[in-house]
Amino acid sequence: MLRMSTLLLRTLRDDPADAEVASHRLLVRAGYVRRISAGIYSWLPLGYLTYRNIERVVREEMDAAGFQEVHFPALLPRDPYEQTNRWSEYGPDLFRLKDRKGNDFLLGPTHEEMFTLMVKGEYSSYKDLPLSIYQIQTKYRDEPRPRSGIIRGREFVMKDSYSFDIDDAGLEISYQKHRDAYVKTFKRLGLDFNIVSAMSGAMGGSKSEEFLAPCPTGEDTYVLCEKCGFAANVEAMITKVDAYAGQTPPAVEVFDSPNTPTIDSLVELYNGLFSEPITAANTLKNVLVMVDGVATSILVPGDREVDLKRLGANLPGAQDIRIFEEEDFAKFPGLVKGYIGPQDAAAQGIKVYADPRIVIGSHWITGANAKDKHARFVTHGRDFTVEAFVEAVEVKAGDLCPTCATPVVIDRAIEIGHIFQLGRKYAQALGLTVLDQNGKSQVVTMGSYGIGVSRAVAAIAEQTHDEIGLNWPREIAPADIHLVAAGKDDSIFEFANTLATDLESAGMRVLFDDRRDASPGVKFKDAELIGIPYIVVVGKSLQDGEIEFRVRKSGEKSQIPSGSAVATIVAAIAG
RNA sequence: CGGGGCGUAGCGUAGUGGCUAGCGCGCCUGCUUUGGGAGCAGGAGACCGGGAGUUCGAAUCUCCCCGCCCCGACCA
Repeated sequence: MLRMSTLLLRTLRDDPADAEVASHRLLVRAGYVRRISAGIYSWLPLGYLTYRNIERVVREEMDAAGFQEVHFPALLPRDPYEQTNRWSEYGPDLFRLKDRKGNDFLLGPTHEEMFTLMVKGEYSSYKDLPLSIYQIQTKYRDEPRPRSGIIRGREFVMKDSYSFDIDDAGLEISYQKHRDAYVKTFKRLGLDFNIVSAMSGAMGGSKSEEFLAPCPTGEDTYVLCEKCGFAANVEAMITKVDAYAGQTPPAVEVFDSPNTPTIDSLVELYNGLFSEPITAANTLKNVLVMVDGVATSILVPGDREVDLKRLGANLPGAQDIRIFEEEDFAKFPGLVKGYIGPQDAAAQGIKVYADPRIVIGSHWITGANAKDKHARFVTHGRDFTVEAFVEAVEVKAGDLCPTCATPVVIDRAIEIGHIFQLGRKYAQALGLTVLDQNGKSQVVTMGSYGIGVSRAVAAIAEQTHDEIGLNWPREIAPADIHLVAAGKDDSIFEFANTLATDLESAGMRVLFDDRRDASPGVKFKDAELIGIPYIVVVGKSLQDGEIEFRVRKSGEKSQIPSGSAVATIVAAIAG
């Protein structure tokens, strides 16, 4: 039993100055966590109980799915990460250190290498597969910007699993098993979440989905179709387009367009010159970027902006993408700023990609590559060609769902889980092969699956808190019942003490506020802040043979007979 | 890394060159109080982020450094 009189807990009346988001503010105020350094936190007793409940749920669901738990060191030698090139690829985000002999070590940011090597060390036959193993581990990433308290730390706990299969069909099954286990886990944790298509990004690999907990303070943006349920990370959003159905446009016509360096000024001039009115969406914007040193033009409708993050995610292999600077323009004298068109990009040595809205056969008003000149009827496929289509424009609410063409909504969320079909990248790099039925060596295919365990504490706090405090789902709350002795009579404390013991005997986890020196007001405020789902008050009505039962979430209160309190409370909670 | 803000007791803060650095919460002692963050009295607790400088005198001005928060870049 937890007793407030001895619990290592000091609640704060004021919000800490360095906390903005609700989970951070309340977890600090309610005495669950304390900051040690940017993105590094200590767990106090209440916080650690909560954290461990989440860990327990995660572990139970992983075990139930038949995955085996292992545990790696957090402190790792350089060599395995050198073999997969991540010692350098990970860059400054990796916490690096040296031992006394000067050998390089790192604090593991993720453990693909170690898992792969473990399996390589033990297994060598297809008969041993499939295999899924996991660990719950502290991870270290020297984030450029830790933020939002527990949500994005430099030290955090992650449950990471890896699946090993002989072929793609097996990987698909392992992936699905993890997906199912994740759904069960997050449901038990009481989280509201969406599963969205994602880009596999830095991890490499192909298919990938994120588990996102919707929440206004989340740092991920995703697209949701409320009609058909389509959901995608903005980076993975697919543009809905139809084939060009109009007439074949006339030949390109160049017209004078002095002083129209912007889309708006061009639209205004055009509508003055020609009879058929246009909007910015009829113009073609040529956004120039440097992709790993290669001059690249991204063609987008004039009413759209390029989202560099999406561009990066959708240009396979691209490492460094930046917008054109003055010195880049200087190297391409053929580019007249404000009057650029794709018509002779190839001749100028510029690679061209287009937003999918620039369908083959469609015609556009764009620059004529000469000062004060634009051109119209510039037609894709006839007057210019592109390397490929690329998803690169900023996604907006109201864009059409790729599956049912309904306008989508855009929402923010916290990423609580991510599942990937990793493929053979790590197995290849580290030489993880097994013999197949024909005695032939096969590279194993892998999946990688993560749950942010410590982050889940914050995500649940974000989704469940209210104005007066935290408000945990029962399964992860630090206790089931917050028992308050409100009053000064010994009889109240004696009764409450007995009740606390009896409730524990009945299987309830009890936090007993047995403080003699705190006023009822203080105790009620603390109970609400701490957020245990049921609050039982033993106080002035005890003399009438009654105690009070409250539900934290609804605020609902009821008087119950003190004589049969245990049974009544247990029944109320079970019901 | 770019932009913005901040650093004074455990927490929240006042104090823009001049007495012993002030207040609220919390903490300790005593008395009173006990159904919504109690009252009175007394008390402990601060190298004012660090260093250098300017000055008769620096929390306060200057420079450098460190740390923290927010937005962006980046990232599971």
